[in-house]
Amino acid sequence: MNRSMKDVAKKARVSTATVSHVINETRHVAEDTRNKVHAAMKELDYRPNSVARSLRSRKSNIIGLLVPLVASDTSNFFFMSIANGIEQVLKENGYNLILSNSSEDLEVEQDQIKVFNTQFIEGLIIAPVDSHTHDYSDNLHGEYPTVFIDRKPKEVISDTVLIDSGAGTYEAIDLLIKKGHRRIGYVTGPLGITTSDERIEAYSRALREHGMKYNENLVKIAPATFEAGEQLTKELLEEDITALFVANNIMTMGAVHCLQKNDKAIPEETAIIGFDDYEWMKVTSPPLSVVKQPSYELGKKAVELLIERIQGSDKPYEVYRLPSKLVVRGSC
Amino acid sequence: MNRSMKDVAKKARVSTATVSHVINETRHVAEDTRNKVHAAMKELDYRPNSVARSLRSRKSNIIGLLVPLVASDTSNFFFMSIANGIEQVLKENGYNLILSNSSEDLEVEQDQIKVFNTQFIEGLIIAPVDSHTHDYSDNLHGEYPTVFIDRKPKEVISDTVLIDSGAGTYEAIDLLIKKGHRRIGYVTGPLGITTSDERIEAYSRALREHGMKYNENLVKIAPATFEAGEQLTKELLEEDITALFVANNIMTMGAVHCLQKNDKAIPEETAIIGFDDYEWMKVTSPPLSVVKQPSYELGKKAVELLIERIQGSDKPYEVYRLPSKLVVRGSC
DNA sequence: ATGAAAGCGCTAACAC
DNA sequence: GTGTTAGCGCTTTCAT
Repeated sequence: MNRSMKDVAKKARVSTATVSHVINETRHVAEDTRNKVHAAMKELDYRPNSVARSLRSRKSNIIGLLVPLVASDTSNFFFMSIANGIEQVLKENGYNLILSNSSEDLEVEQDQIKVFNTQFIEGLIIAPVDSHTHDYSDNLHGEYPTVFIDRKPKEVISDTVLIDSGAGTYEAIDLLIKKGHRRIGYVTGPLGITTSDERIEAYSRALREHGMKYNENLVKIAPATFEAGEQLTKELLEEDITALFVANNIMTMGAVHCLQKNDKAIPEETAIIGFDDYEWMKVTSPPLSVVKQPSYELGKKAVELLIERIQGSDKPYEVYRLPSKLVVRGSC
Repeated sequence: MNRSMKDVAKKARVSTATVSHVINETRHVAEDTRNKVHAAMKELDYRPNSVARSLRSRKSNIIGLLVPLVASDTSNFFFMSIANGIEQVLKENGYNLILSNSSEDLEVEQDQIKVFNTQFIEGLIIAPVDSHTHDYSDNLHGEYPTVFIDRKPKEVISDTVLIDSGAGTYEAIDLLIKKGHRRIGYVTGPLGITTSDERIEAYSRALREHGMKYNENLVKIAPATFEAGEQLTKELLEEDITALFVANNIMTMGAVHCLQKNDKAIPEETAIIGFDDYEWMKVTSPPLSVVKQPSYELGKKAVELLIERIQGSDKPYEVYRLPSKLVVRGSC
């Protein structure tokens, strides 16, 4: 059974107002009185009820994070790394994090937003599931500030922090071309999400700027799974590619698997550059060259923006882009 | 600006009690009245304030999950997979999940528990950071039921769901011995957490039951990192091992990396069995044999137990163990 | 330097 | 079938 402020007040022979002020250090309290209150709290093992506090003060010190995790998808690492950056900066500022998962499912996501809406969170950071067609202002009523991350919503209704995944992709394709590759396969998950679109745009731009033609037979699209990565790579092998770029991490794994199964020497027969830099990328033989995303920095930036808004800033919304970059190892 | 029940009541010309009962379907309301209330809610874009509801009714429909995620540690997959199982079963039962992260840090964990304690969560599932020496009843006051997962606390103060990682480990070592290996190296993260201890115990038991001696030169212990996995494997190579068992996934990666760097043919020169079954385990050449943990099932079981408790069950606490099992692929 | 008391938005016992 | 009303535990204005 938990005690209330009233119990503490009684025991310390003061008013609940005083107890409240002692706890929140919100007005001067004589040292004697303060001591009595602290003693009473301790003795009663009093823990303030933050639901009541939230109701009264309309603030909770909690901010929400909504990410699209799919079981055993390696993009989880990306989001966990973001979450880590977010957590750290948040804690430094006295906020707590509640993480929720949309499972990459729009309906689930909207439900989770509704849950957040009824919970007095003070801000929300969200990696939207459907940033192209869905109108997020349906459920985001401006009762708390929002920061979008990783995927840009069709209308900029809040600050947005993106990774410029085009930058690293361009670097990658540019390097492959400079190494003499002319048939460069491209494997990607479904288009329509910002990141996928940007990467493929950078691919075609790099080709173009080198005077090469975009050949749609060399571009394969399928759901982002290990198996699809493997399958699409197999199809590309029949197109006589000499190099391969894979636009996400899970398909990268599938692609490597396929090359190995088909005894393609990497990089002699087929060069490959993948996406996202994780420990196990080094484990393949040879170690994989990859485009690396500044995930931690993204999380950090998102929080900084959010806190600024919570503190009342109302400057125009901005879209920030943190550059990805190519990490060259043995596979190209 | 959000509307309150009072606004709705006024607009619908009924009492707040009626509005509340319409919303919660907690007593019969004439259809006419019900319609009026619904219309008013819609018109005002009314969304109930669940903080107020929680304060009043002492329930929130929210359960907490506290896991120890470390950035870019592959054990994240394990916990994310558990979280997935938990989420699914929870949603089926009308609960919402709040996920929080202890970062594998006891102090952070206890803080997060305190945060949970001040929010009306109705139950908590926790993978404890320090299950051996810390007394979790310090901060868990029984105001809501708790289920421990993955690591067994020193005292059983709630239902606990574990994975019997000994089972799979024993299978693995047993197989290696039957294949004729006599010098089997063992790489593990720090001992003292249940899972590590169980695995090494199974290793030594398997040796014993085959009449082999436990040779401490063949057992290497270090923090669970990619680099440590690599380093320890290197040390073991100097001990002329013919087979290697690695007791966690991240060190498995490091170990494979080391074998490849040293041009050890797998499994001819050095057989290897790792821990945890993830997509990229198939990507190494040859595909890795691993001990696989039923993570999803664990999450599911944990929720089932928790909900039982929330609904009032008070049978004695039990410890459940779900067996791990060996998946044989090419590396042994 | 401290206290009294009015609510925050909701639920539920009690009344009719 | 519906309304009145007393709180849940806290913060905060207005007194003193």
